[in-house]
Amino acid sequence: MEFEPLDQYLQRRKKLTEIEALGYPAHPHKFDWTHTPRQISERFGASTSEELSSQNVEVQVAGRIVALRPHGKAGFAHLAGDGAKIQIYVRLDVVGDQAFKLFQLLDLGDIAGVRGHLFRTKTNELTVKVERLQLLTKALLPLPEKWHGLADTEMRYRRRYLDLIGNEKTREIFLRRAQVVRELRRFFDERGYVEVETPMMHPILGGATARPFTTHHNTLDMDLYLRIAPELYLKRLVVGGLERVYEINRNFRNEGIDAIHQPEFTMLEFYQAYSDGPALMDLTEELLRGLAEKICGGANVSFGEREIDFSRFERLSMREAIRKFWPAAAGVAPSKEELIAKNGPRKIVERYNTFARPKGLDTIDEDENASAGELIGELFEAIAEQHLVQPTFIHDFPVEISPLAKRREDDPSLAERFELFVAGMEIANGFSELNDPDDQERRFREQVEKGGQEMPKEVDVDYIRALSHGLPPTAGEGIGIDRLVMLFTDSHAIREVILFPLLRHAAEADAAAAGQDTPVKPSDDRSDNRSQ
RNA sequence: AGGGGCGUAGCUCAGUGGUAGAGCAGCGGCCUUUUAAGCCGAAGGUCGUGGGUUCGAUCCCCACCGCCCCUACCA
Repeated sequence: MEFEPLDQYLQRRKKLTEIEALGYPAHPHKFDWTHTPRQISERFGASTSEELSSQNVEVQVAGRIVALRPHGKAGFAHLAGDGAKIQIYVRLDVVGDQAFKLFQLLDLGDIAGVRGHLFRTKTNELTVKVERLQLLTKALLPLPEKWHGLADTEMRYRRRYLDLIGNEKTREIFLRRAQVVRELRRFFDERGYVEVETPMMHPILGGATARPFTTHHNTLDMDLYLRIAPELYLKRLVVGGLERVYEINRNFRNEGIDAIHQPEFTMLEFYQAYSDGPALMDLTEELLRGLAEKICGGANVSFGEREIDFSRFERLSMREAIRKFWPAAAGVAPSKEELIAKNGPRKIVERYNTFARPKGLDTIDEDENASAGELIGELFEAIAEQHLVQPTFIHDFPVEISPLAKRREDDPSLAERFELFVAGMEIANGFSELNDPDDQERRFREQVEKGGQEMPKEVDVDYIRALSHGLPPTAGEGIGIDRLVMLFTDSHAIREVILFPLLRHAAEADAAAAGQDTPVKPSDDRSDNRSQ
């Protein structure tokens, strides 16, 4: 296979042949390094020239050549590895003819290993004076531009490896992401939760409301859904006596792609028996405050123009939030009584739409079949959601939009449920789990009757059976890991925190390289499954 | 899906109704403490794709493809 830029590709292949002709293996198996570039700068970064020469430090270090400055019979290069760089200095009179010829055949991007002693140059840069040079891997393709890195966003996502080599910020984001996940695991492990893995392929849709991806198992001749949420399996485990469980894994939802949505995204879900929704709000505060401190060094985290303060979490009921953020221009905010009244929400929606329509703002769908609770949910989203920049729990969700949550003891129209919003994004969703099998069955049946692509086609009978065996009072919560990482890395697009975000069909050049004709583009008969 | 923006050398970007330019990378040469190394020389392009307008299009118009932003669905 050959790749563009072809002239450079062929040139590098030629050099590799010449390197082999010099007696060096093209693909050596192993390199015994004593230090990574980072370790050298960490351990000897403070050593003076005199200290280095008196200590006579010998190192073996490997890395990718990211800078190359030949000077006739000598030359400098930088090896990058472990997130740091170390300069190497190669002299003909030190390494000898053969190794110097090798040096001259090296290119930017090659992986090399050297042995030598540390010293400081005239400009005081810590440098390895090379005594032995080896090619470890030839790069047959050139690196992106050396000081702008790779800027084209599409290329950055499609060829993330180049983005990671060229853009330090990208590397930083994904190291931080790993740190977030590590801290989450530590948090839950310390508190006696058991990490589990539940199925990614579900025979029945459940645990959330979303359009699924479908697939098929051939041997079992069985249609399956990629899971939209692990919830119903995790609660089965609580029935089974795993009283504290968590899972960090992917969910798949066949819906829109934008700055905060990707079809596969990572979710933490956790459940604990003998607890309830309000208790989880406290736990969530503790979790996020601790994460902010560990990941960002303090409770205040910059996000774009703003500072987000993870030391204070506001709590508002959904109805309070609607009142609080009701636009002044839309007249008097709805009263508590109006929000509770049977036809109140519908009238409020009409009032809001009368205000919003002429202004070109989003209006709320005045669906005749929509329940009061559904309208409250929509009012909240239209009016309040985008204002929730500082960490804010919204609690007391209408039960109609919370099919898996337990009702409040003092008000059966409300679910004991909350969502956490930060920077206008929904970050977490938790509640007291509905453990009454009769109520759950009723709500499942309503979903099936309601129909639609995001609703289950059948009642999950086994889940009702599990509840019938007895789910202890339990609280559960889901936290969107990608969005959390966005907050802690000041990233404003979910694609920035997902290594390989889903993009449209790959470029034609790839298909050409693979020896195909232009990529297969479904022609006319695709309208049904492609249109949204 | 609707509205807006972008697509020029391998990369980062200029530019123009008269068939294109810089820096980096690559190639040849000089150079034994450079670091955006330097100096000299040569090369590199169906200007996203396909139509249209025009004597002539990379530029103007239309369609399509891809990416980005906003809106809608959604977490």
